[in-house]
Amino acid sequence: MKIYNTLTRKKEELIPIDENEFKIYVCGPTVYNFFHIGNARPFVVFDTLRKYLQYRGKNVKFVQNFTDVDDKIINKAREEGITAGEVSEKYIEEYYKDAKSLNVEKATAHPKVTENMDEIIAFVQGLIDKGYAYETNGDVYYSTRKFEDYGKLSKQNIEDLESGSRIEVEDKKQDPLDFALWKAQKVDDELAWQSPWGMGRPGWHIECSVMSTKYLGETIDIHAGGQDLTFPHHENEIAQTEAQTGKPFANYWMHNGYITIDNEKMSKSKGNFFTVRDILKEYDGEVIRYFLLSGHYRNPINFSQELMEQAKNALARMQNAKNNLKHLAENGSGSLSEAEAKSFDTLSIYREKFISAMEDDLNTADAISAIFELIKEINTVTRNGSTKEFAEKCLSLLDELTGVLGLLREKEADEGIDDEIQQLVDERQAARKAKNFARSDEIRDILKAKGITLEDTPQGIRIVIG
RNA sequence: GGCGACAUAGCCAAGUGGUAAGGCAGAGGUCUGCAAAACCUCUAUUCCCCAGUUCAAAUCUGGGUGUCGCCUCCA
Repeated sequence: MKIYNTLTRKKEELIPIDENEFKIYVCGPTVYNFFHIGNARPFVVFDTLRKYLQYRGKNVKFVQNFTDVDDKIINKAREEGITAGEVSEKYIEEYYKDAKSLNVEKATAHPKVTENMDEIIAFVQGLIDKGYAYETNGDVYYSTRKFEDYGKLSKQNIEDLESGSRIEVEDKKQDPLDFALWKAQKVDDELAWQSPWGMGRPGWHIECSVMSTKYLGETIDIHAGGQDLTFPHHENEIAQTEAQTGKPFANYWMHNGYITIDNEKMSKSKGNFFTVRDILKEYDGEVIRYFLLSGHYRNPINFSQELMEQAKNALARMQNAKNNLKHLAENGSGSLSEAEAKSFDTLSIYREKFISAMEDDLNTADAISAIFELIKEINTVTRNGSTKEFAEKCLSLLDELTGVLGLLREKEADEGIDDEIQQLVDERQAARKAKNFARSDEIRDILKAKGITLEDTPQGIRIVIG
């Protein structure tokens, strides 16, 4: 598989350190609110990467942190009159709910900053001991200029950074480019831990260095996140970690493009964001997932109602194909005919096309087109019915490919059809037989209002729920 | 000022040297009691503009134009 590596600005063959286990770290959310569609993109994209690697028989150790120590959490806690811990616990729970709706699997580990304080303090102390960091009045800063490779990820020249810097010069820092590893407790900061430098809390960048090395080892395969994290967050992580271990931090760096609104970046600070929780009121989680995978992960995508409608309709076409096959599999009989066997053999070219798209830097847009080509072919072959076996085989192939993308999963607790509905369906069938089409259509409308669609096919009535 | 990305039909979007995938929307048709779903046909002589390289360019090179992003908390 080829992956675009931000570190080299090239697509490279993805070769893991351990042949059969990929170690992936993704920067997770700061838990002070429901996450928005922009936050959702890396969750979905890198979850898809994980699913694909697993599909290809690889083991994946996948770590995604929760940032539960941050000013925004403290502010939110003040606003709501609760503790910071209560805020983060709440939004971690909400994260899991929304992630589940998007069919994003739980990571192998979801470490929290608050659970790794000893390691963080030790890491900072290590940097001080090695001469890469210094303490001033309870703060600890990283001496950016001491790290020779600084700027290698974002391709920033340290002098340019300095001259373009809008950072106010703080007296506490020896150099404006230095960044905080540890911040001394301010007057009413609620979150603070005892450290060799007094009460305080970690800076933003140190947590990922610590948790990545702790849970995955000193060098990992892939470190991923949004494009906006490249600088300074990831650059600083590299400086911290490689200064500490003397080894490469991550072999591959992957960055997804952002979501825009009216062609402007969506962000919490701009206030132009839509939470996944809100979008879920109108669209199924899979529609959102489809939307996020419908373009290449490195390109920006614009978010709008119109595009969500397009995504919804496209996904419905996929879902219909699956429903049709299920119906044929349940109501059909017989084993593969000769013609079907022949045609099924040709269908495997779509699997190959799907795989080669995914192999090429996770080209989900192209992979989706392979699925649609498969669907077209299946629909054409089965439009006048098929044997049970053929339908089953097609269904299994379709599930195989859509499953990698996390789409068309079976809905949990498919209410099924209760007696009352079955009775109406039976009554309608009788009415149709008696050519009482008025009653027949009336029943169809009644059920439609309940979200149940009846479709008459040559193989009998098809009941579609939802 | 430094670093970077993008520009393909009404909309979304693949394609990175060999003559424009796929989806949505739209039009017509087949099937159907009517629908729905599905199928068939149609919808970019052309890929922001200009110049160049080449037998051949949406794809490579140079120059424009436009849009967006990072350099400050951000996925």
